[in-house]
Amino acid sequence: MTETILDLNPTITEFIVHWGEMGSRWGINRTVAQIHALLYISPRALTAEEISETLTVARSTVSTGLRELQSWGLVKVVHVFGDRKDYFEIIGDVWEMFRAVLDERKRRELDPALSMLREAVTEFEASDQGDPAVHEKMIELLDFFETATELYEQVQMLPTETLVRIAKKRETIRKILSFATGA
Amino acid sequence: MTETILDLNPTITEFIVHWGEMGSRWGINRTVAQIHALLYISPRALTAEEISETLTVARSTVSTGLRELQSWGLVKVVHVFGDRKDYFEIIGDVWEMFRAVLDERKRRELDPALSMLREAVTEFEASDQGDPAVHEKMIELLDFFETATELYEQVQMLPTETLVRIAKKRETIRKILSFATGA
DNA sequence: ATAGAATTTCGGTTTTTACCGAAATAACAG
DNA sequence: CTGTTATTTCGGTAAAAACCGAAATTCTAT
Repeated sequence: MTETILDLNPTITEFIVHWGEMGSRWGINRTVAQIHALLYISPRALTAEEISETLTVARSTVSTGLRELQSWGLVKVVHVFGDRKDYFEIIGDVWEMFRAVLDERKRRELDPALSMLREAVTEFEASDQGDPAVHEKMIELLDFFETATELYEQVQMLPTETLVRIAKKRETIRKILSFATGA
Repeated sequence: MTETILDLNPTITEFIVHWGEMGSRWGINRTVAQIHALLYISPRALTAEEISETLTVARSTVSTGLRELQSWGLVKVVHVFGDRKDYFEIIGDVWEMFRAVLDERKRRELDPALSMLREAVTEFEASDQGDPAVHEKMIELLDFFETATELYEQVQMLPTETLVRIAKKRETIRKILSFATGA
């Protein structure tokens, strides 16, 4: 076995393990999250083979995991001149990473809810024996998801810097509040 | 078997089923999500027994599911005078529901990440043979989560009305942007 | 075209999670 | 205190998800 390039001192190992557990909580499978952690702290792009050896998981599992990460827009393939192998690395900084995750969550969680509710409401209105109260509830839900989607899109437009500023300065949000109220 | 109070026309059934699937995507188990859907459209509080019959799941499963929903702050117990049974109903409107979910997700997803990272960084700094680049990466991550937490707290403070206004009016966010930039 | 290396697909196994139903516990009325 | 009803706990089973490794496919250099 070739010496792994990345020397995994205990703290890094801990980090990877914990990031894996974190992933579970986030609805991302443990191994996938570990691959992500490894790529994140790695100083250079890694091959699937290297990842497989470092984390001691099957080569095929790594393959699947990397596809998953790519589908989340978190990882990309790069190539080294004169080397046939695929190398993988993290896309962007932490903020971009976070935005990618949010985007994907919206796509997977919000969007389907929206179309489901639209259908439900339409169907409900079509059938004539529907309880008005139920109809009301569904509309309320649909309204909410539509608003939430719009809100999300608006916030996603804000540059990172603005978000950081809002976060850091308690003042800002209060001003926005009074501002928005008056608008 | 007593006639179920809530008459489940096909559309409502569909709704419950779909909400269950939605739940899966949100990391909430299907049955739990179905219970939630049922309580949401129900015109009155329901007993565990009724839920069990309506959804045809075991009484004990409903019990567990209701506990879960309570832990999310989505459902509460109410009592009917002269009736020993527990009745369950949804807490608050859709927005409160959403806020509760966000809060809980923060508690389960963000907070653990934070404390984990704090520990990791501390440990990393304690051991002296750590790669500075790795250290850097960890700090970056920790910073991010700290900022994200603050940001979340700030936004959570905004009243629903403000959020709706921001969502509905494209203008607003642009103003906030220029405002925040200048601040 | 062909060989060799890299990657993906896929069937079977393991692990985890969800679920049921019986038994235990709790809550209450008489 | 005792019997009755409501609720929870828990061990076993069923369903789902994750994972492995072999086989198939893709890619590329010769």
